[in-house]
Amino acid sequence: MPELPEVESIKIQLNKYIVGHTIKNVDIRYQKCFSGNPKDIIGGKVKKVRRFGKALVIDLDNGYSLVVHIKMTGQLIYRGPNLKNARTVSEKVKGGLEGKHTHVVFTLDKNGKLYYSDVRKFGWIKVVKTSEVENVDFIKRLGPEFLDSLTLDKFKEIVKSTSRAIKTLLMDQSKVAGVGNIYANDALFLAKIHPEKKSNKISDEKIEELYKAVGEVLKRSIKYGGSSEVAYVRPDGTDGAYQDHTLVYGKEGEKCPNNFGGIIKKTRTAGRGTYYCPNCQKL
DNA sequence: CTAGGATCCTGTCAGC
DNA sequence: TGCTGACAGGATCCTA
Repeated sequence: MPELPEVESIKIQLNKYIVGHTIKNVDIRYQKCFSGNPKDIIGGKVKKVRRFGKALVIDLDNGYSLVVHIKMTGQLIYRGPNLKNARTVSEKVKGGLEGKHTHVVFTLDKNGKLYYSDVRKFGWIKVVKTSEVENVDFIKRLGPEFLDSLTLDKFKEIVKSTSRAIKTLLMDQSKVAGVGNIYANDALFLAKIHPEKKSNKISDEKIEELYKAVGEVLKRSIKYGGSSEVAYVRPDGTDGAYQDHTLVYGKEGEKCPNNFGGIIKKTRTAGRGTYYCPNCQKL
C-alpha cells in the first residue's frame, strides 16, 4: 500500500516531470474524489511538489495548490515531453490510462497529461490556497515526519505515552506521519518487537532499535522505488520493487528470514493484516 | 484514554 | 461456468 516511500517516490518523479508545466484544463470524471474549484488551478504553472506524510502537495505559481491523497489504489501517471521514451504502463493500471478507473485528467501545456486513477475510489484531490495547505484536516492532524522532524527523543516520548499496541501506534498518522502496514510489520520484525507489545512497556533500548529499524526500512524502500504490492505505480507508469524485498509482510507460512526456524505468522490487529515471526518477536 | 466495528469501494479469489 | 461471500486496506467516525 502506498506509504511514505511510495508517496516519496511519486513526489520525486513528479518533481522531474510536471514542474514547469502549466495546467490547461481539468477533466473530472468522478466528482466525489475532487473538491475545491478546478478553475482556480487553470493557468497555474507547477512550481514544486511536496509530501506531508502520505499526502502529496502540488504547488502552483498562482497561489493555489493541489492536495492529493492516493490512499490504497490511487495512481498519478504522467505522459508528455519530460518523459523520454515513455515506458509501457504497468498492468496494475487497470483498464489503461483512459479506462473507467481514471477519474481526473489534467491537460498540461506542451502536450503533457497527468492522469489520476483509483480503482477503489478512496483517494481524493483538493484545490486549496497554498497558504492554506497546512490547514487541510489531514495535514493539520499529522504527527512528526519519520526521516525528517521526528527525533529519537520525540519518538521515545510518543511511544512511552500510551499503552496501545506498538503496531497500531506506528500506523497512527497523528502520532507518526507516513508509516503504514507494510513498513510497520517489517520494522517491528527488524527490531524484534511483537506487534501487540504495549508501547509503554518497551525499553529505551528497544525503542531506539525500532526508531532505527523504521528509518532503515523506509529508506531501503525509497531506494527500490516503493512497493508495488497491489496498485502502486510511479508517475512514469512503472512498478517499484520493494515488494520483492519485504522481510515479513505478505509472507505467511514462509520461513523467517533470520533462519532460526521460525515460520511467519499472520494475525489481525486493529483490522489490519499483521505478519511476524513468533520466534524472534516475543510478547 | 482505549479497542473494536462500520464505512467508503471494487477487483480478486476461494468455495460450492 | 457462474454465483456468492469474504477479504484487502487508509483514514474517519461512532459506540462501548
